[in-house]
Amino acid sequence: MSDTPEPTRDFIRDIVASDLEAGHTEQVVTRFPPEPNGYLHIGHAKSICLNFGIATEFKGRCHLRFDDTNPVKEEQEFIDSIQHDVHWLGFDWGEHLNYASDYFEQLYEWAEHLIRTGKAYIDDTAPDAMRAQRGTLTEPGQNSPDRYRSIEENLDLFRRMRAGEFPNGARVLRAKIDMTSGNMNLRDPVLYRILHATHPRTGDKWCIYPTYDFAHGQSDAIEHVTHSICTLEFEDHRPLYDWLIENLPVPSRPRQYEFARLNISYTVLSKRILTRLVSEKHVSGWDDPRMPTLAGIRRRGVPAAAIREFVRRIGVARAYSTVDVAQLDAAIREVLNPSAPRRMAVLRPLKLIIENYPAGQTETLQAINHPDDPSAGTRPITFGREIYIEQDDFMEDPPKKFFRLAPGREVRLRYGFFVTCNEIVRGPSGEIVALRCTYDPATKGGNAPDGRKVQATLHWVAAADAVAAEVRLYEQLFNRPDPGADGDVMADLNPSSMEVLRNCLLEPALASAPEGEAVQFERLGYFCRDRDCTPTRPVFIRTVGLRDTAKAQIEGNAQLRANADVLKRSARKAETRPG
RNA sequence: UGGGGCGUCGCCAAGUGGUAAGGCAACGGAUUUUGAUUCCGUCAUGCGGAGGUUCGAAUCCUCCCGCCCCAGCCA
Repeated sequence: MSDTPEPTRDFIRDIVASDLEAGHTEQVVTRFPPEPNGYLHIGHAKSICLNFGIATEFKGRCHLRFDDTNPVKEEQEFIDSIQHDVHWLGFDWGEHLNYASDYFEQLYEWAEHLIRTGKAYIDDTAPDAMRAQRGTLTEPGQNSPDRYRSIEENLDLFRRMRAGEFPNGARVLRAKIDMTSGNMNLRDPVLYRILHATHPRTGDKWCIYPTYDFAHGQSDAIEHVTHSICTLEFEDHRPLYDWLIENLPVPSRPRQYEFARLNISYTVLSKRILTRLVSEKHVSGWDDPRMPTLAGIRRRGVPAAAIREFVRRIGVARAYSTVDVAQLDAAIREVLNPSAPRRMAVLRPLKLIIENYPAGQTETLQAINHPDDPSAGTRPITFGREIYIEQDDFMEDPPKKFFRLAPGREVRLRYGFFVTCNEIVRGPSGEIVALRCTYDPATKGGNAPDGRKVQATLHWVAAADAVAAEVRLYEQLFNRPDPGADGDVMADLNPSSMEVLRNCLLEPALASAPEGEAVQFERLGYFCRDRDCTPTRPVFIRTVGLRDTAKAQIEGNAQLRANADVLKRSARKAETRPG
């Protein structure tokens, strides 16, 4: 995994590079600042790759800082999972694991500083009234009656807030900026609020907590962060970020830069909605393989390198965009293709009885482990009179572009022999239960001495030693590219996002596959063994399917035939219509 | 209708006055014991629209259109 792809250029890296060149920055310091109120998702991966990537490329450092300023939403479980996920993605913060809560004392002192310089005040206005006073997007706000409280009274009140003398919501500390500003964030924003809540790290030490705006920039300054990179929705906060930095005796001067957050088609990346999916049990948990969380993606069998590659490909810009989920699949295949060992597994078995093969006899064939990598070696597989192929690989009445098995047709069994289908065995209601075939012993290994060709090679397993397994196939969690665009996101949930196949058959080598490690089921896709395995029954998850151009061709062909039928029918009608 | 942003191929995205990179998707073709992979090729006289400046404009100016964010004591 040492092949480092070309680092991409983007407007933020350009800014960093020119700051370094101009000497504005000595050593670049970035930070990834999640609030520990949920699991990380692939949108965070974009930010992580950006912040840690820049630090590495420019020989700086990147901190992991928990923005834990709201104890009512934050939990230790999330603090732990976030660290795990960042490491898994392949990044390391070294010594620089920080928490905004580490700075509560310093932040408090700076709040007093603002009071002492007349730039902040305690406001007793009730929340509803404050909202009314703030004005609207088009009308200016009104000054609070408390705006002109004396410095002494403000200081006294603030200290008593800290001492716990007042209930939640009784008063707040506000910055004294401009109630008429067109930027709502500058209309005397709240800096501290009373929250009698236990904090996952500071416990009950505090009952007043700084808001995001009062904590973030100052934390950056404390850590000497040079480039504070966040998403576009914080753009309006930048003037406030700068105002605080300029009005406080902070030890450094960080700058905020914003980029467009990631959106992916057929996917939801809102923490609020992901939390609902989990709590309302639409998925099995934060690590359900359909979830866009790093935990879910990991369980699905996607390697971290694929996420990094995906992020590298999509770039960083300020334009609002939605990346096609196919782009993610492509990155996953690109990473998995060269590394995943090949195996054979039949998901929907159809029995083949090879009539000219002696009953009770088997033989061993050699299958290669990777077509592009001879050093991956080979493995033995068993062949016998009864084998299983994929139901999809047989059609009684095949359309023109269907190359696989059909009555009277000869195909190759991969690493095995040529077989020809002679007869369909039917069950009581006429369903196909097996196919009677003959094989050509001269084609052992897969080639005919007489040089004749077949149009298809099928994967298969031998009845003699196949292992029964469950395989889970996942589709997009949502059935439209823009879930929620019409209102209720949950209404766009794809009811068939998970298909569980319980009668799958694996070649024996798969039974011992390590959990979570990708293997390619030949002709089907990349899969990995899931932790839901029992001692007697392996469970595999499909990470992503192989590109399937056959499907389009066969379906396209079927569509063409349907169209042709319609044309023929209307032509016939026209002919029979009385002149 | 206040403030702040954004509009370049179906989807991302370079380009910042010198005549439209690249990736994904799609479509051809070659090789193939995975209809996979790999390889070759096609795919924006055009940069939201209209004017203007210029020898020359996606890039500069003007007007217009569309979309996103902001009225939490969330982040």
